[in-house]
Amino acid sequence: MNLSVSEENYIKSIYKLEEGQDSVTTNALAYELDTKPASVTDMAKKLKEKKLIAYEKYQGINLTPEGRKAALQIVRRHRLWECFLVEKLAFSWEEVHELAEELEHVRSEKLTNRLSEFLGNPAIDPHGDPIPDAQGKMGKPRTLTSLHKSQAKRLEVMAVSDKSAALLEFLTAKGIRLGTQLDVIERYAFDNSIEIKIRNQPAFTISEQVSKNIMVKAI
Amino acid sequence: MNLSVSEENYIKSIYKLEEGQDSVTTNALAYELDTKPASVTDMAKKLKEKKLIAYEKYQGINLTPEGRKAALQIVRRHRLWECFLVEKLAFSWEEVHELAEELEHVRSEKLTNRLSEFLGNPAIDPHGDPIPDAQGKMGKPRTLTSLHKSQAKRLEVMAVSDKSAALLEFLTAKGIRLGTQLDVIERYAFDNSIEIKIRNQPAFTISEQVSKNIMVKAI
DNA sequence: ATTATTATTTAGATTTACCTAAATATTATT
DNA sequence: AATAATATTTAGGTAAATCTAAATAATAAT
Repeated sequence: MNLSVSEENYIKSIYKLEEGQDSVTTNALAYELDTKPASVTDMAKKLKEKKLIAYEKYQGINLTPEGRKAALQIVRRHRLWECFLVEKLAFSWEEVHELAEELEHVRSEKLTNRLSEFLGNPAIDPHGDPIPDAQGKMGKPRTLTSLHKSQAKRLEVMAVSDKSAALLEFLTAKGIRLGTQLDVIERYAFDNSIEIKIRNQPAFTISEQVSKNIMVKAI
Repeated sequence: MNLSVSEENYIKSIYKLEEGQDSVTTNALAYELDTKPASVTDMAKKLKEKKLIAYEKYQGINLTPEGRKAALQIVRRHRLWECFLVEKLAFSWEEVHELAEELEHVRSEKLTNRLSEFLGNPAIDPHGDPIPDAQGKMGKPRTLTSLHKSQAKRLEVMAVSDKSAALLEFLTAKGIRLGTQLDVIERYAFDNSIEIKIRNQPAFTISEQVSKNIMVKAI
């Protein structure tokens, strides 16, 4: 299946909007893609023709299994390029999205797989989103919140969800960034807050709102 | 100046065909871009409007200084990506052209400069073609032929012009590839042949036809 | 210097991905 | 249930980058 850049962008946006919702509306998709509802209807017909989406007029849009497969390939490429830009070219995690948006449209499986290998087959990108493997499978990211008491206590920050500027500000102030190593001192069950310690700085406590946005791996 | 992918491809091809020739014909450009002469005429009018080419009907096409500047930026991106693919992702030098053809259209100066830095600001790509710097300047590649007797004799193969399959075959048979280190034993003025030696293998002689296609740097 | 050949341009269509405005369907409100 | 508000689709149009076929210009051959 050979998709145009535009078709790929639609597929990717449908994939994104489908999470949670059971189907994607014309208006939501138009807003997401910064286009007009009439254009979405046009494209919906074309993507239906190509069997990438299920679509009946006035009934909303869903990816077919093929469509989802295509979406995962695009997402894989996007997130791998984000990793490359941050890890190898020293871009900050805020500025990589636009560039990855362009690089993701270079459709070469060989390139994608070699890039993944070069990066050490990362499981999550710098925003904390999981990277699908060549088969389209991906794991849930491990957040600081999700780890159980029994698990490793010496951790490394792999990624941070960047939903809000306030969070990024807080993390910067506390000295938490990509690659930061930290120890979990204690977990408090009543509010799920966590006491952590970075190197030889004094320990401090972070709330669940914060810890659920910090992706880590044991080291 | 914001160029479409198509406009960039025209500019790049005009740049390529302009070498040697004093102006580029409609037919030659159509052939190079695998399109029809009528399409070239259309685009020529548009690029003239944008002041990137000098064009009068039936008079052929030339880049303006602006057009040349744009071309050098595209060439820079193309060749940097070729370096990346070969050096970092272990592609062979024959297979990188198509991929670089796509990657070159991601127009971000920051990305380009960071990529260049990441690669150690290479002066030539794996095909032996020089890479323009951020200002569009580029040096002539140093071939094995072009080095004078007085210059360093321990050399490293940086690139190989891949004009013919026969040459590549010959080089492979002789054990000459990217990164190969060699010593120049002697130069024979009457036919410009060169006696070289690789590691502890026996020395052998190569003709000027061969040596002028091998780009080297002193080490 | 005509004529033939080749190169180039023009005119008019086509495709993709958009758009606006109007029509129609769906959903929410009274 | 009727009406108002919102969502979606249809109809028809536009710009970019192509194309084919026909017309015209430039060059080569007699």
